[in-house]
Amino acid sequence: MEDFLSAITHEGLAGRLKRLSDELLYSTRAYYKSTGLDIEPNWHLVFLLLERQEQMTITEISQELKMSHPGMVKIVNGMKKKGYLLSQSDENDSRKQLLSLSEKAKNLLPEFRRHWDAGIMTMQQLVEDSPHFLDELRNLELKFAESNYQQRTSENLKTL
Amino acid sequence: MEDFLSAITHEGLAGRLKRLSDELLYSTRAYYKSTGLDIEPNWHLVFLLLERQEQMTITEISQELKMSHPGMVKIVNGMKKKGYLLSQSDENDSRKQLLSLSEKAKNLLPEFRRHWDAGIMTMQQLVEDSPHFLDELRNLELKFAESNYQQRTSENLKTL
DNA sequence: TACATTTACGTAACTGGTTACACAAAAACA
DNA sequence: TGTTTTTGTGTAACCAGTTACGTAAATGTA
Repeated sequence: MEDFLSAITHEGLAGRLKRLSDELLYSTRAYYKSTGLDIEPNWHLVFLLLERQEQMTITEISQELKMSHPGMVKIVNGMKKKGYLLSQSDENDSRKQLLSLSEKAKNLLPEFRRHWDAGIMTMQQLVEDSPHFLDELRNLELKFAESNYQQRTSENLKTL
Repeated sequence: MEDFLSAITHEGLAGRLKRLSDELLYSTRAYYKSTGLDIEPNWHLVFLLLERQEQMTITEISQELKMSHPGMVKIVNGMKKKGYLLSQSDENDSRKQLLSLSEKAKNLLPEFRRHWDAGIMTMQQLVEDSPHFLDELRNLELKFAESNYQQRTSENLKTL
């Protein structure tokens, strides 16, 4: 695999990460399509969260998954349209929309879980001979949490 | 940093990669905006390719960057609109559009390069205490090139 | 209690990628 | 040479996320 992005190492790193995550996204969607599961790749984690905690608001979910709330609104609307989510407004705070799994979702969860487990196996196989990958990915996340690309690069520019 | 995605390890890996690459994308855009550079994050690599090789077609660029050609059409149109790219049709093959850097692009390249260099420094700093990251990222790419998520997961499902 | 601030959510407009389809030009081939 | 296949590009429709803005409810405060 000749690869311009790999050849230019640090310059291509952002693009490679994007490529990899896009590939995962599209391949996961193709997998769901081929197996007839009527879900989108990004719904998975919402199912998991609502299984762990029965009722959550959009804001809570988006914070937990570190995603913007408008992004989460779209996901939730999609899941509602398919009948996987119920919403009810909070008695004490009418702004809040309490989301929970529908009966349909609960019934289908065991089937979903089989496929998710197969996916977990795939990810395990993928990193099994890259023993530092997860730890070092964590390092990167922590570094960016400290100071992001923009801040770091602005600083670096001054030193050039 | 408590993190649901990190806690569930393999199950959250795809999401973490997406988060990281999105963060890089948006932070890079913010950087360009703050410094007044009139370019988009993904144009960088097209500039580099056309600096290395004076004329390239859309298909060649999209293959080099492993991106779909419609995606590249959009990028190229954006760069043309800003006057960074010239196109001329191939004498021998009228379907082909030969792309090259405009004078404006060539004149601005030294300035762009300063900022890209600062960005390279950022990426170096980011991985400097994660000495296996690049190699192991390469591992992952190679594994996916062999067999992608969909194929692997379909296989894994049979073993469950 | 009145007013200012924060919070929760929604919508609009945008970027960035994909697949699916169309079509003409070039190449392969019978 | 005529026909089929491949290639290069373009367009449409879609999904996934963002920022920016608006609004109403809740909260804090003078």
